[in-house]
Amino acid sequence: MYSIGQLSEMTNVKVSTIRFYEEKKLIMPTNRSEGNQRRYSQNEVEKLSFIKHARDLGLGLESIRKLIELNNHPEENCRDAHEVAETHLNLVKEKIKKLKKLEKELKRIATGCSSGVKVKECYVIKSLSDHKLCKSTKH
Amino acid sequence: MYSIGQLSEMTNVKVSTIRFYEEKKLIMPTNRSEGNQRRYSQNEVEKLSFIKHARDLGLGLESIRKLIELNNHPEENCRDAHEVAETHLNLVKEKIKKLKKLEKELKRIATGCSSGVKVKECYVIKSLSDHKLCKSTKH
DNA sequence: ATAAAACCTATAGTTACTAGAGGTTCAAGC
DNA sequence: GCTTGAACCTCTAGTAACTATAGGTTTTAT
Repeated sequence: MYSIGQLSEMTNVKVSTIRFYEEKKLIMPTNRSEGNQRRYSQNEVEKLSFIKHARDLGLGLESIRKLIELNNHPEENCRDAHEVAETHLNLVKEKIKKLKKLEKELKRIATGCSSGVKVKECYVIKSLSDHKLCKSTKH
Repeated sequence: MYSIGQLSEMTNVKVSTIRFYEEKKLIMPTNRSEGNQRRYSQNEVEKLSFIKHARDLGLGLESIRKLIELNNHPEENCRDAHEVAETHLNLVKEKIKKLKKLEKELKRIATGCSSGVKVKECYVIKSLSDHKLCKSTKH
């Protein structure tokens, strides 16, 4: 049996975050001590690691809840789990695309202006003020 | 003079967001109508476009506030504006790097599993449960 | 003059936490 | 067995950047 602090250390999830997940009904302690402190078993260590890993991959708590739910029905088809992963993959791909565009424009903006110039001629400010200067941005 | 709804249409910023920005002291209406409705001038149209554009580039409101502040001192050196852009560019680059790693792992996870498999053998679930299966994730 | 559309303020909800206040329990040392 | 300090408890509020709702007022067009 582990205390919340031990669980926190083992999983690299902050104590307050663990309590937050409990509130959101993602993990419950196996039981409580006489003095009402949370006590976790190995089972919870694994579950929280699962959650942590999925969060690191950027999955939202709702998706994670879904996956946990699926995991509770091991005899069913894993189509849904696959779909969660796929959907998220597509989101990530989209994000990368967008960020690359931004990178391009920011580069243009940042390199178009060097220190020594007065603000009134500053390319950074100009670019942001005037959408017409902007080449690649179709958000 | 434009109403808040007109300003909203011209800039593609939602009415409630404009009011939110006002609360955050980013834009104020030039004045109010007799019945207390906001009235904006061309000046505000430009300012809000500036904000919108910067937001689209992913800049936070604090950075934007800084740029607006700089813009009010046109005689000063634009070093600070340049720095805001540079800093943000680096953030974006970092994000792209991270997302690419995630993309890689998600791809592996998603393709490792095809429908027809039972959840108990599902690679998606397995990968998330077991960090050892994970090749590339150093967050 | 009326009625609908647009506006007003104020409050609460969203996501995923994090931080603090104020109080209780646990574990270790003496 | 007692004390002390670390770790724990609950509850509330704050973070970013909005969005949405309720309940009421003004504007505008007919």
